[in-house]
Amino acid sequence: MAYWLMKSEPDAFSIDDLGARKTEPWDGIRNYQVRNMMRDDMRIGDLAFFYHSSCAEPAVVGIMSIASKAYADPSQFDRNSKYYDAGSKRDDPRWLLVDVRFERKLRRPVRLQELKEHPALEDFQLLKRGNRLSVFPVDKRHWDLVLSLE
DNA sequence: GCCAACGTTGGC
DNA sequence: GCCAACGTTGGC
Repeated sequence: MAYWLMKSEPDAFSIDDLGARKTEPWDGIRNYQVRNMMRDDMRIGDLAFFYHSSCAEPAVVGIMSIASKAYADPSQFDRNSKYYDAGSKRDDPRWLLVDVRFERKLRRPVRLQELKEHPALEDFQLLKRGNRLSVFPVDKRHWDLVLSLE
């Protein structure tokens, strides 16, 4: 089983929103690297950290599980969506998504600031310079370490 | 709001 | 294929 981290701006969709919904299509991914990872590497049952980004207190806030294989993201065909992609064809969709299922909130948010202070997380991808991927794999040792801080 | 660090686009 | 311009992400 693989581990992941997935970012969301809490103003748009927070861990509590997912908690209320239970399962949600993780739409709006418009990055080829992330699309390929979802398509090729994600498996049903994988676990993922829910990370709050672009907010007052960036932090890992919860755990979810991957609940579907990758399939076409409907928002790419929706002219009214900000994720609309006029260049994508229905018989050859450019963008994919997976469904995610709420597992639990962490006992407390584990803030980016704390992660940065932890020597054992020096090579955690979240902390690497220029990391802009909104979804990426997490080593089990990093996964366990983050959970030891909650 | 600023800015670094990318990724994408498009002219050539 | 190169590269400048532009757009986006995301911390601060």
